[in-house]
Amino acid sequence: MNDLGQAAVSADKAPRTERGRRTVRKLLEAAAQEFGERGYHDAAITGITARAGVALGTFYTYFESKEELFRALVRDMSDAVRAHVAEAVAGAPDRLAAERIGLAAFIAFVREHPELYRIIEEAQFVAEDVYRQHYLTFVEGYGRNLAAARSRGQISEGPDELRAWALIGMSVFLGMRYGIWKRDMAPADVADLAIDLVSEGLRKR
Amino acid sequence: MNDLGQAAVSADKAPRTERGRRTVRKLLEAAAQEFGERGYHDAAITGITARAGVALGTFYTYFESKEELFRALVRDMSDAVRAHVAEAVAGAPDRLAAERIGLAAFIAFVREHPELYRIIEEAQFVAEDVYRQHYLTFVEGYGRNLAAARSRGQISEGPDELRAWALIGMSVFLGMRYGIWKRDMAPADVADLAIDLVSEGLRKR
Amino acid sequence: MNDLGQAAVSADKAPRTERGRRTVRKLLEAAAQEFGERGYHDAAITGITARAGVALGTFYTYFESKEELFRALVRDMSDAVRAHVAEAVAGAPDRLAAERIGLAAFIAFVREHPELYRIIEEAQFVAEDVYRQHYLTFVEGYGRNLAAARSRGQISEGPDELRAWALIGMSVFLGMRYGIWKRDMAPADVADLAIDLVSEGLRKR
Amino acid sequence: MNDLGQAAVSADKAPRTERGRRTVRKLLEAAAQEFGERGYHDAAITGITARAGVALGTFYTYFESKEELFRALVRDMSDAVRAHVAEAVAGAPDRLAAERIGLAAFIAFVREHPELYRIIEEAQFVAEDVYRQHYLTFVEGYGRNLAAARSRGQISEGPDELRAWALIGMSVFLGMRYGIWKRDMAPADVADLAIDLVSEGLRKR
DNA sequence: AATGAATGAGAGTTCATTCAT
DNA sequence: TATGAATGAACTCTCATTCAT
Repeated sequence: MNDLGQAAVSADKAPRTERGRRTVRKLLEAAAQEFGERGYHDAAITGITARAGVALGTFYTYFESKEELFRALVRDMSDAVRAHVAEAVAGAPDRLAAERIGLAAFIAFVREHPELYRIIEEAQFVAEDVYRQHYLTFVEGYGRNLAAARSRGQISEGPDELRAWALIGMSVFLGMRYGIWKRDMAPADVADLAIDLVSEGLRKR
Repeated sequence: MNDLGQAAVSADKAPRTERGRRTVRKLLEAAAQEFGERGYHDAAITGITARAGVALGTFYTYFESKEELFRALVRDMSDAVRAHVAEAVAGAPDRLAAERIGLAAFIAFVREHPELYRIIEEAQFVAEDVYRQHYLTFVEGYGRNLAAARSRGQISEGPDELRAWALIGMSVFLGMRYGIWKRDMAPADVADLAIDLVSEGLRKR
Repeated sequence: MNDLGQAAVSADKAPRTERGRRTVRKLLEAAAQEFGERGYHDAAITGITARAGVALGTFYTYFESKEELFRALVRDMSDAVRAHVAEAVAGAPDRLAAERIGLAAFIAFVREHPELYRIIEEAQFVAEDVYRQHYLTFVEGYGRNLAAARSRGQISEGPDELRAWALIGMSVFLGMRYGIWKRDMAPADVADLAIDLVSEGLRKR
Repeated sequence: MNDLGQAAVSADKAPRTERGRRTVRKLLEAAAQEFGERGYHDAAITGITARAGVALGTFYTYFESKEELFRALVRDMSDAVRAHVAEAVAGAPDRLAAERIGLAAFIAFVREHPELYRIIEEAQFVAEDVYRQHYLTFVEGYGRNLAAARSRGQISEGPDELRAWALIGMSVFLGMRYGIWKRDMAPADVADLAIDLVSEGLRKR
């Protein structure tokens, strides 16, 4: 979110002046808004350029195509989500605490940036490879964390990758439900209850 | 899946003859294919009618618009998924067994009907209300089952609705990963491992 | 108006049974409504058949085409207007009285049957020949009346046909203004004032 | 006629360069031809752009829709007719002379620009509000002139607005008959005879 | 006589992209 | 670097008409 546009521009379209860089930044912010509010297909290049306050043609000075921009944006946002969660989790004392903190941070982030959530999810139908990459990367990190915690004896034995998919799926749906659809519970409380489920389990003892 | 088109047609467009009903069925099947393969936006009405072997205009004899058909299709498919899972789970001895069977059935179903999975998920960006309704209905039933099991002492105490969202999110992502993206594990095995996670929990004992 | 459908049906489509004649009548009345309310282009054959309570195909049992029906309708209505005015004027003592009565009757008729006015005028853009015939016939009769009155010494000398066009144009616009657009004056009063103008003239004496 | 397109373009579609203005002008002239020759419904956007020598999409660079263009055109033409008549009448010595000159000018104008007459009249069935506005504006000016002449003692007493409607109706029909349908009399002669009627009256003296 | 399913030409409109200025 | 005019393929949807039943 903060450094939109680093990876966003293809080689031969990179801005060469300060003015150019400013224009690119305005376009990227405008695009995030436009895609977030209207979705990929209803988003219009003219909508983006109008929001950015530049002329239509200027768009193609810096971007190959609508889809290329969208892909770049999704990549940026994928990085942003992961960075945000990673940062929040950084000082956690153990894996279960990290889970709790990470989930709360994720839901809070979705609540703060619903357009970002929407853009990433819509990528499934616009740029599937980028979408897959997003979750593959997410799962990889997540799985590594689980493996580490497991080998450290912090959590029970079990298949890291599959668990990562399960936990991410859970998080995404809780983010959608409690972060976007109906904000009737604080992210931290959602996280507490959900992590309680996965840490203690459904089985009655 | 089999009874596509029951609820699909609006009042004043309903077929009045056997021939008409056959045509509607052909159109619905063609639409499921077209939407499933190409996605909502790349799907073309001509693509649907060509697959169905009827003329373009015939589409509008039975459907208000592309979107209306899509919505009807999503509703049908929502019913189909829930029915399929419910049926599989019917004879389960207890809740945890039902979870296992239900998840396996869901993943197997997704694997069998990937176009169906795609159509429902894309509804999020085409007909959000129908998409929400799909999961709201799903959660409602799921939550009721959890509440019943809980009061029967089959599972631990906990918030039914939130747990339902968490478990459904998990299922959907496992369905996507192991049902569609990479079928490197049998649905039953995926279900075993995932249900082991949620039944025993992450905490080391 | 009353005997819609006499001239309306082409030879080989004429109804041969009483039931058929009833259907034709229903269709003609429905068509007058539909064309009157929605105009020629927005009128739909399905709209007509729905109003008439018959199936779409039935329309083509009795009519060649939408346009053919429209033309027949315009002819019927042309007859109806002229008949109505002629009847009203029948017992007038002299030409100026006849003018007054005829104009009042015309405006009242338009006010009573706005759809008829609309249909005839729209014929100008749908079936110009029928439209021309309507006014040609109207002018012919009107001109004959003026000529007779003139030779009887009831009115001043002047060109009959041109006067007929002028007086008809006046009537049509007064019908539109005071019969349809804004009914803020009684037809008889409009007629009094207008006939006063054409009988006394603008010139100050 | 000459300054088509002044009021014709909606705010955010206005051309911003000289080239754009040229294109708009070409489109408006092409549209006047196309609508005039084929009528609103048979006129096609492709017909207009072909006549104008531009691509189909260019039309929508400058106009919202077919109907919007039509409305703009009718407004322009309404202005043009009134301007033309007003100019012709400007130096008339008195009201009756003005009537004569104005009517002759109107008929001549219709004869010169039959497409314009057709477009305005068809507006009745395509954009009724614009059509009404046209005649409302016409009548307003006309009525004011009559009132002025009346108070100056140039013409007899009588209701200005109603007289305006009557005289305009007369003019329109004479324009149709002698300007378009059959040009068997010079506009000036038609005007002489018609004005003779309304100035001297039908009553025999 | 009546039905209604099927047809398909044709229309208006959108919008990502190109390119001369 | 920035502009905005121009493009045209592609799309959804309409509806008068035909015809088998």
